[in-house]
Amino acid sequence: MLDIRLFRENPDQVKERLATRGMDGSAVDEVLALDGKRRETVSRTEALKATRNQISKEIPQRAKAGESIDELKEQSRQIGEEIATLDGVLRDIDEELRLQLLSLPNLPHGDAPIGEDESGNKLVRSWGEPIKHPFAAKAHWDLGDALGFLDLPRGAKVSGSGFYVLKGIGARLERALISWLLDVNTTKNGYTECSVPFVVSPDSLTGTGNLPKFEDQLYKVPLDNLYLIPTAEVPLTNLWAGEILDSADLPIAVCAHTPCFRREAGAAGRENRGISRVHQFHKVELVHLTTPEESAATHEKLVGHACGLLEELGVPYRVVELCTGDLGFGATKCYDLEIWAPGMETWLEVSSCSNFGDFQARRANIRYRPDGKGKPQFVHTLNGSGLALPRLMISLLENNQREDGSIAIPKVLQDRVGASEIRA
RNA sequence: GGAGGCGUGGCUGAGUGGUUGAAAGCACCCGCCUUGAAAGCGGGCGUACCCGAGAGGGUACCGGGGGUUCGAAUCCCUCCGCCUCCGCCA
Repeated sequence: MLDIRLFRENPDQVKERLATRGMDGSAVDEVLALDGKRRETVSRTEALKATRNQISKEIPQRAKAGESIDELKEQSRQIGEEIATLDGVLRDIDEELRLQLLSLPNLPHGDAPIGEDESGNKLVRSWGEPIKHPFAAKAHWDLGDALGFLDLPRGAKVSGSGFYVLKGIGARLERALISWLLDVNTTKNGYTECSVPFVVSPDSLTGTGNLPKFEDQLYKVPLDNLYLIPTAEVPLTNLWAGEILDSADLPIAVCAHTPCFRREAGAAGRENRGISRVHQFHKVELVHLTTPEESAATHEKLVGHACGLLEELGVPYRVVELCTGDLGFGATKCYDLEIWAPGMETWLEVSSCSNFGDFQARRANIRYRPDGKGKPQFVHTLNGSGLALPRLMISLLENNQREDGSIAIPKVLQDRVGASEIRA
C-alpha cells in the first residue's frame, strides 16, 4: 500500500512513477478526491462528537445540582442520530478508499530500468554457459516417461491437468533437493528455518498484496474462509503482522519449505507442457525484514544466496533485473534468476528476488522502533525463492542427461539421493 | 463438536455505567545524587486519524464487530483467540 501522504504532497510524482508501470493517472485523482471527502466528513463527525461528549459531561453535574436534564438528553440523542448518519457515510468512503489504495501497485524504485514489458528487462550478469548437448536433448517429460520417475497422466487423473506425480528416484530427488536447500540456507546463508501453515486467512493475503487484486489466482476454501498459500512468502511475512518490533530484533531472515498452490488462471494449454508451470509445487522461500537503510544491501545479499545455490548445483544461470513494466505488483525492484532448459529450449525463472520497500509492511502493519525509542516505522520486506523445485529439477534433468538416456545427479545431492545417476 | 472460564498500554496487573487513555509495579528515557555504578529522589514515557504554519486543540481505540444508554473498558448479542473439562480424531 502506498502512503496516502504521497498523494497529497506530490500527486504528479506518483502519477509519473505509476506511468512507468503503464498506468494512467486516474486512480491517483480518485484517491485524492476520496481523501478530500473523507477528511471533510471526519471533521464534521468529530466536531459533533466533541459536542456530545461535552453534553454528557454536563448531565451528571446538572443532575447533582437538582436541575432538569431532559433537554440535554434529548439534544444529545439528536446529535447521536446525526453522528450515526455521518458515520455511515464515512464508513463507505473509508471502504472505497481502502480498496483503491490496496489495489494500487508499488512505485518502482528510482533505478529500476524503465520499460513496457519483459523486453525492457536488463541482463545484469550470468554464470556458466547454457548447456548445448552434442545429441538431440530430450525434454524432461520424455526423460521422466522413459525412466519412469515422472507421471503426468496420473497426476491429471487424480487432480486434473497441471498436477504431477513423481515416483521412485524422482520423488527422492525432489525430497533431497528440499532438504539440501534448507540445509544450505540455514547453515551457510543464515536463515532461520520455519515450518508454517499452508492455509492462510484473507488478512494475511492482503498483507502480502495477493488480495484483493489477485483472488482469481488463489485456491480458496470457502467453508472456512481460508486460502491455500501461493508461496511461503505469505505466512512467513505475516508472522510479524500487526507487531512493533524492537530494532534489536532486526534484521530478520527466515526460510521455509512449503508446497505452493496456484490456479494459474489463463495459463492453461499452450507452452505449459511438463512441470514448468503447475498448480502445485514445492519451493523453499527466503524472507527478510529489515530497516529502510539496510534494505538495498539486503536485496543484493538475497540474490547472492539464491545464485550461490545454483552454483553449488552447477546450474548455469543469468540474472535479469525487471523493468518497470514487468515488475510484480508489490515490488519496487526485482531480480529474476533464470536457468536454461536445453530440452525445452527455454529459460526458466527459478527465483524472483524482490524488494518491497514498506509496501507490504504498510499493509500488514509491521513496524519497528528505531533505536528502541521514538515513533514506530514500517520495516522493509524482501523475499526470493531459494529455490523453486520443478523448474530447478527440469534444468538439472535436462542439463545432466547423457546420450545413452541416463541422467547424472549433482555431486552435492548424491548422498541424499543415494545414487549418482538415474538410469532405466 | 459440547460445557465453563478468560482476553486491559512494551510486560505484569487494578478497574462492573459518568473528567478512566485508563491506578500501581516493571521495563525504558531525561535530570539530581555519586569518583563511577547501583540504590534512592524528581520528571517523562501508547497508537492512529482530523484541524492548525506552530504552540496546541479535537476524535477514536481496554481481542474484532454490533446493540442498549444522554454517556460503555464496565451491561447485552455475535465472531475470533487462549485456557480447563468432556466427546471425536490422524
